[in-house]
Amino acid sequence: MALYSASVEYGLHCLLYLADGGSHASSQDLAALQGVSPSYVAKLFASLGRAGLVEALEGVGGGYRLARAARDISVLDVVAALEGDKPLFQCKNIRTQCALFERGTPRWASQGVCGIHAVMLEAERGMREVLASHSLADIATRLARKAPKTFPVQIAAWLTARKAGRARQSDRSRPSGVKQ
Amino acid sequence: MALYSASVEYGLHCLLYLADGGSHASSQDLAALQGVSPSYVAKLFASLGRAGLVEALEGVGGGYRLARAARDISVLDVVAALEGDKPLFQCKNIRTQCALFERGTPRWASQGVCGIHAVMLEAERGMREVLASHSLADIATRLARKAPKTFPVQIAAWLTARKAGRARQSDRSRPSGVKQ
DNA sequence: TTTAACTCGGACTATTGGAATCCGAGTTAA
DNA sequence: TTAACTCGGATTCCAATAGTCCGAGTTAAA
Repeated sequence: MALYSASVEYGLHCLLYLADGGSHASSQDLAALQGVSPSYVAKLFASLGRAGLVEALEGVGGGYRLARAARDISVLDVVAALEGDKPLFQCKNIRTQCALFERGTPRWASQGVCGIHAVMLEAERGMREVLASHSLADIATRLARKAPKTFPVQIAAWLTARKAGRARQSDRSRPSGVKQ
Repeated sequence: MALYSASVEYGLHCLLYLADGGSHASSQDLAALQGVSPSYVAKLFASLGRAGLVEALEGVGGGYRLARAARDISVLDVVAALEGDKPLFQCKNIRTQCALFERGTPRWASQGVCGIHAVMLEAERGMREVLASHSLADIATRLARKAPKTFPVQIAAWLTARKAGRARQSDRSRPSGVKQ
């Protein structure tokens, strides 16, 4: 339905929560915080890890944190990590298949870049320049300007409370863990 | 594998053959000329017709011709006709689903455009401006500069010969029309 | 005037890639 | 030592793309 899949949206929103102050969070908690599928977010973070954008902290209380400063992670980096750096347009060089070229394609038809491809490359370049020019830090700063000052603190508190709640809940019987 | 599907490539190449001198050709012949699936090209032209980019000439010897001057058909028009004008990115407003907002989303979180969406819209705008700035005529002109002067004539001759060949072939028995 | 072939046009099917799931390996805190 | 929590990849379900097929209408020719 759109050129970029929903994974880009999920991934960027998650990374924004990690952009403030080098904190870390598990993929489970980040998914719960935003009301999206935990399994899917886990898969996305695997991709982000392979791309070197986040570091994993294993074990209980672990999670992910940014592998480098939010200022040094562009939107394009995230898109490439999650979507696989696909081109806007893949040229199959149809121009060389013209039925008139029965005995081989003439030089002039295969030389240089296909005219259609050239336009697409220019458009893609324009798009990528914009995506590369915005960092996670830029977006986080703009967002912080809109939100109340207490918001980051509330987020941190929610994450802490959630971990404590999990620990407390594991003492009782766990009906939520039983499969219907 | 790419953001835009192969239909864009097929469609643009076909339209370039129609851009020279208001001539017309059937989807069958255009497909054969480029060695691609005739049925699929036929489907693409149905979309191009609905979008008002080409006009159909029905009956024997008919085909399609551009509905307006090649100068007035942009690459963006063709992409929109074939791909359905899909956005680069579809924002689901995840920002409003934060678990902290249990009793309704606060004003500051839903006001204005989502920060991520804003970046994507800017990138999309850059891309679309490039696609809108190139017309079929532009590409055709650049292509004609590379090809020998006789090339358009050869194309026209090939199309004519093909029609004649079909008529001739219908006199004999037609083994190619029999299903395996 | 009749016919027959060619054209468009939309309905139909298969396959590839995306969205989401599940389970196992390893680590850490208790 | 244990037990729960974490990552990470293999697997499953679904939607959209690539491609096919057949019917309605038109035109040129016989």
